[in-house]
Amino acid sequence: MPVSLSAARHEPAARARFAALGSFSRTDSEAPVTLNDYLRAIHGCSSRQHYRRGETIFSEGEPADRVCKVISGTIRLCRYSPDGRRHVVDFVNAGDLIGFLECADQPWTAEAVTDVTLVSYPRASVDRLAASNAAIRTRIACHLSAGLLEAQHRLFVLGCQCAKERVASFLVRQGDRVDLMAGEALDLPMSRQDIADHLGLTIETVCRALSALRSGGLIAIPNSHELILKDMGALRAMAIES
Amino acid sequence: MPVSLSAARHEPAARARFAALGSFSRTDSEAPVTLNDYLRAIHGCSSRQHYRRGETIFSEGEPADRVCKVISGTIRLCRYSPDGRRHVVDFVNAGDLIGFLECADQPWTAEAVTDVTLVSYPRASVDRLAASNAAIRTRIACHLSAGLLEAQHRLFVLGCQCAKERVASFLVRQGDRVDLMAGEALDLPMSRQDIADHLGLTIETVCRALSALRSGGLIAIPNSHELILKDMGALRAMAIES
DNA sequence: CGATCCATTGAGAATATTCAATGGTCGTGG
DNA sequence: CCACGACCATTGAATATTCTCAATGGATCG
Repeated sequence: MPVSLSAARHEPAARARFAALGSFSRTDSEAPVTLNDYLRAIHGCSSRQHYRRGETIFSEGEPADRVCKVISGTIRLCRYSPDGRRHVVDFVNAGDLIGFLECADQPWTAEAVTDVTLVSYPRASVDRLAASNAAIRTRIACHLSAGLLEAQHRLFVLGCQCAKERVASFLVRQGDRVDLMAGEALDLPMSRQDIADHLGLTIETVCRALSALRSGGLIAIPNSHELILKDMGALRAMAIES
Repeated sequence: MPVSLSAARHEPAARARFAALGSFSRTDSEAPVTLNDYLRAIHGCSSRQHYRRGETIFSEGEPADRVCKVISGTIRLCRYSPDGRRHVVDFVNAGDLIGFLECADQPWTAEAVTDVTLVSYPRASVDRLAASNAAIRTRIACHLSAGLLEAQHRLFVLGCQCAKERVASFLVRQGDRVDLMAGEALDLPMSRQDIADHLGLTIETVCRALSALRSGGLIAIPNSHELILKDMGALRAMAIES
């Protein structure tokens, strides 16, 4: 199960869209009660795990019997085809939740992009909690809906956008995800290959697109894992925030 | 809101994956109670509509206040970008349900590919029904999950597959969706342009891919809206049922 | 300090797109 | 019933984009 919780948080449009149903944001001023808050009720049956950069957290096909909250670090969710192609379904950051899909087996493999700390709850406990509380069920439905809308937005990106636009879309999404301040560097813990497999491009094409954006003055690249979004307006226009 | 109910039905893998949670299939021998069955309880507040081929059923941004069941015909769900690009998010066939997303506004436009008859229920009534019944809430969560898994599979298709593979994936999915008999013609009511916009290709590339599949003996094309899947094994191999 | 891994850039090849022309089908109206 | 017109599908040729292969550069970690 999966779907980073982030979906509703990152895109302003999605945020507005869900306003009537309650924000997913973790900033308490905006939303008094989040899915995250509800999980605290079953803190007693949670467990904490650490993973090293590169480690596999769980693999496709394993029983999907836990809900996970990322405490620190970044995870990538991958699907591998028999002939070795890889698709990075999503990146999951600190604060995000995965594991709410109604799905007996893990639909993908989760790998640690950086060192990762996460807290996990038995799915059975979460289900019991949900059974007892209508509000949390609504949150879960919102969470799944947000994930689906996010996936559909990404379908648009892969189906309709060229390489440069895809990279711009990715950067805008990452930037929104962390509520980036103007001029502040965006952290990109994942490799260029990860980004490429996320966007349906090759590593070289991602590099060239980034170089082109830099040449155009839209971004600066202090080092390969940090990046400054110099012209957010132009990036958004290129990303076609539909 | 959205997501054709079909998701869990079409892919054997997805079907197996959800077995533990109950199949979505409409063949009663497999599943005694479906989301569809539950809706009968509120048949009293349903209404029936007809649309002509090409008509818009609802548009992106309108209030999403009804759940719809397609009785006959085919719908395409589209997202338009400001500069006119179109992405066909999904096709919805007879028996499929849309409108379960937790989303105040329609995230896409629904257009009739053929003449369409549908029955719709007020979202508020569906929500009341769900509030009173834990089983239906589970079904809805399964429905949303299936939609999300389907969307993620399509992300793999758009991100990792070449034109010929994408078309093969599309045909396999359409074939599975209707439980096609060997040798039976597959109905493709949508235009080549619709298929192209669904697969992130151009109309010409779709035509060329179909011609190539025909040359390879995998399919036959009696006419442009009917098609025979002659070598389902080879098609599945090309589609990489991951 | 060296080795490895990752990122970047270049050049040539492959794939898909664009532009263009032809052919076929369907529906309308004579 | 046939003819016309509109629209859609198909194919070809040239172009553009992205990929593949290759080499170099830079950073990180023993």
